[in-house]
Amino acid sequence: MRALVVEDEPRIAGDVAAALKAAGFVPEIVGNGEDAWFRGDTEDYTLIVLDLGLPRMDGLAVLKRWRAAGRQMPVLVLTARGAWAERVEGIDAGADDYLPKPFRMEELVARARALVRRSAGLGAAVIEVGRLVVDPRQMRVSVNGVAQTLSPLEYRLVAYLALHKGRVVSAHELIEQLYGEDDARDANALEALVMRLRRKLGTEVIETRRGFGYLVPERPA
Amino acid sequence: MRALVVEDEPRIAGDVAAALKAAGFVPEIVGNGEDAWFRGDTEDYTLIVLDLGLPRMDGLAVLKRWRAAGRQMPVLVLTARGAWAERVEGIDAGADDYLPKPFRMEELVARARALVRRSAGLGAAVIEVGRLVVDPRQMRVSVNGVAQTLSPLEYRLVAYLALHKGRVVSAHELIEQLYGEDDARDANALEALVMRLRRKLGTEVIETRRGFGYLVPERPA
DNA sequence: CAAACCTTGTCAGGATGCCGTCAGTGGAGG
DNA sequence: CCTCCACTGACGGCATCCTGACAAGGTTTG
Repeated sequence: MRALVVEDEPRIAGDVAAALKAAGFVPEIVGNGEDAWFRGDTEDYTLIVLDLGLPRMDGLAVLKRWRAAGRQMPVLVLTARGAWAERVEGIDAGADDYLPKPFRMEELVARARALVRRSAGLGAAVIEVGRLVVDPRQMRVSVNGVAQTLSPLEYRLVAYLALHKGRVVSAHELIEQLYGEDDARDANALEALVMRLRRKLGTEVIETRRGFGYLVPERPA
Repeated sequence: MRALVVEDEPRIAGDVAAALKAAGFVPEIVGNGEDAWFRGDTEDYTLIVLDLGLPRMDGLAVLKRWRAAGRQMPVLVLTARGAWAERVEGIDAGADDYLPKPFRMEELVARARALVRRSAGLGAAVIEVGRLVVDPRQMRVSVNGVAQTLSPLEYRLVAYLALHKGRVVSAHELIEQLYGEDDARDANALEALVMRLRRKLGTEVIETRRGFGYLVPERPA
């Protein structure tokens, strides 16, 4: 919950820092652009409040350099009242939000919270089993890091098995999952499918339990 | 690239829709809170512009219900001038940004672009993926540094795919985003469009996942 | 106001790859 | 050694996707 306050006017900087502190942040203050850039580039902050009028290096330049370097922390920009062109510039430079001066501290805190909340919402969207990784976004799976593109049926099969890793899934259940209940398929269709999958992913990914079904083992043998 | 404009004043709604359309969105308009809630809850929009003063159901209530239902699309809230308490409320209700009325269309468009970008987890003003660069401000794209002039539909297609880089987008979703919900198109129209794009940008920028859809890969093969 | 142009949907044909089926082989268990 | 289940390769029907051509509608240009 570290926050960086970039503001050259000591009184405002102090007020902002106090408000953030009251909201649960741990604020740090810098008063010029060069130091701001260095700190933002080398340290990790969950939020940065950036004033645009700065000595040594303009706030916009600082922001652009951060973004150019791939830094993605949320940045809340403070602009002068009515300078709407400046706001547009700021947003296009990579600001996540801006706040026109003068502002109420409550509003700043609310927007800071919103920014942090938003930047936090990311989860791991891949299924991982041993050396097997199933990526639903790309509809791809990879084994030992090498990616393979699968057909729809192949993908559904391995995805289902990966979801139920470590459990033996019967042929009956698999067929029901891959096709509907309505149009049943020959058991051999499933066998052929498994074989094509093994050819792409390697034999060890899908194990056979003779008489029971298939499974992907949690720990690869 | 679908956008929902929630505004009960027809003149403003029309202006906003026109501005968004010029920026590459496919805008749809609703004039009351109930319809707005329903549409936002059931359809997919890459952006929603929401006025707070609405008949049938207040804008804030609509927003809260969306968020309570787990909907996460970016929402830009329009507030009355100087009503800062309303802004704070709006942000706490889950708004991603707000714009005080009256506003300039240019500013609305700039913030709309910023919101969309941010929702895709991007910081910079241009969408960059591999050798492909999409510039929303100029509605131009370039590959390997050479700029290409695209038709409106072509631009919307690459822009949407670039926004969702690394994710397979189904033909159904693409058609829904490129045209409105109302006029559905043949799947072949999309295929023809993709082909024309590939002819301009090169075959490798848009990959086909047979049976799944299309995607622009994050790291070009 | 007409001509030229651009955009875009549609159609038809063709290429590609998916996938079920069949027939034959292999191996595990009794 | 026999039986049964699973594996494997080949084949072909069929769905998906690509591609070129054309026409309708809209827009720009002269």
